[in-house]
Amino acid sequence: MADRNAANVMGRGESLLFLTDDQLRRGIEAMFFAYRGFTADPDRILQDYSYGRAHHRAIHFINRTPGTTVNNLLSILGVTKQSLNRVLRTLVEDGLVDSRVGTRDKRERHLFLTTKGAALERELSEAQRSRMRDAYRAAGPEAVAGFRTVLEQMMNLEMRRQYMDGGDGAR
Amino acid sequence: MADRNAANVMGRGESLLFLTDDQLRRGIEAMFFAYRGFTADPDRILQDYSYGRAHHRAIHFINRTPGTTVNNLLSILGVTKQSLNRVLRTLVEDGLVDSRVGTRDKRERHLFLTTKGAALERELSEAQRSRMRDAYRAAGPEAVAGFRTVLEQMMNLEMRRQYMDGGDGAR
DNA sequence: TTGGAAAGTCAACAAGGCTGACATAAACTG
DNA sequence: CAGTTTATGTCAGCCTTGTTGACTTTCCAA
Repeated sequence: MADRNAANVMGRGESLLFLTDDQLRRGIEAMFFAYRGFTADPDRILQDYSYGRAHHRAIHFINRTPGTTVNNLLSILGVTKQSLNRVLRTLVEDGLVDSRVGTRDKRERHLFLTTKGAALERELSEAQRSRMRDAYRAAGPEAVAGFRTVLEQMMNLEMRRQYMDGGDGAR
Repeated sequence: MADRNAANVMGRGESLLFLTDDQLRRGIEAMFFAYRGFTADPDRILQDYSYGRAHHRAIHFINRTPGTTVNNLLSILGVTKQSLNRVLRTLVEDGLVDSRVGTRDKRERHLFLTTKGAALERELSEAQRSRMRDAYRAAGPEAVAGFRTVLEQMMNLEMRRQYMDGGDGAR
């Protein structure tokens, strides 16, 4: 019953018990609950600044790729320009993000974190890294490698490209 | 620079390179992009029914624990009763969920999927499992074990309880 | 019998998605 | 050079899904 898809199917000696519907459901729920934990700390911090997750995402990727264009950010975040613009406008108004007209192509805006923006980025990412570090440490390097492998397989192709573009992370 | 926290710190022979800020950032971005992939297929299906992710979550957990009470569901989902109620009301109205007054405690409502609700649940979870299965298969059993271990460490304590309550998944 | 828990409802609001329409400047193209 | 495309920004309006606060009904348990 629990293994109506994959159990009892053995391929050259290796067990496929990890592919049962029940195991897959466990993975799905693990993603759901873990993602909540993953966002909990930054969400708490963002409240103090009356920003939301959308601001965090923009700040994160501007920090990762300073000078990135609006279009670039748009394709990474996968939202509409109206949605992103609303967020970027407040960040620029509040002096966290600097939007500079492009030198080569003057239609483009290049985005940078200001000192103030970088400070918030550090506060947010330090909280998030802290949780991630604790999880990594408790799980150990082999588990972490598996964690990354499965997540990479779970991405859409376009996302995997965005992900890979972020530096190879010394893998 | 990239290893200002953990690199070059060796504990009795094991490398701690997997705990560098850069590796942690990679893990954070992997979570971000993978979660998008994780929800993409159900989201697409839900559009046809003009439901959202909140409906999916309710349906998922009612299916996992038939007869669960509203309060129980509330603590699993971590939203307010007003938020959940809005979703449950439409699901009951549309004949996907059956809300039965409790026998022992008549204040409680016990929630069940109807035949129609179970059909949508199957459609959604089959899409989600399919992606998970492909990822699992490509990554292999050791990677999957690591994936689960890290995610479990990433949860808050209360969430981990909810997660564990969902059956041990033959671990 | 009364206090409080469980559930539901109404109203109002905010974040952050979306679409559609339109404006502007710059770059590109025939 | 004229016309088109591209990058960006903006206005208006809509939806989902979260929030708080106030209030009611039901009904278990002390």
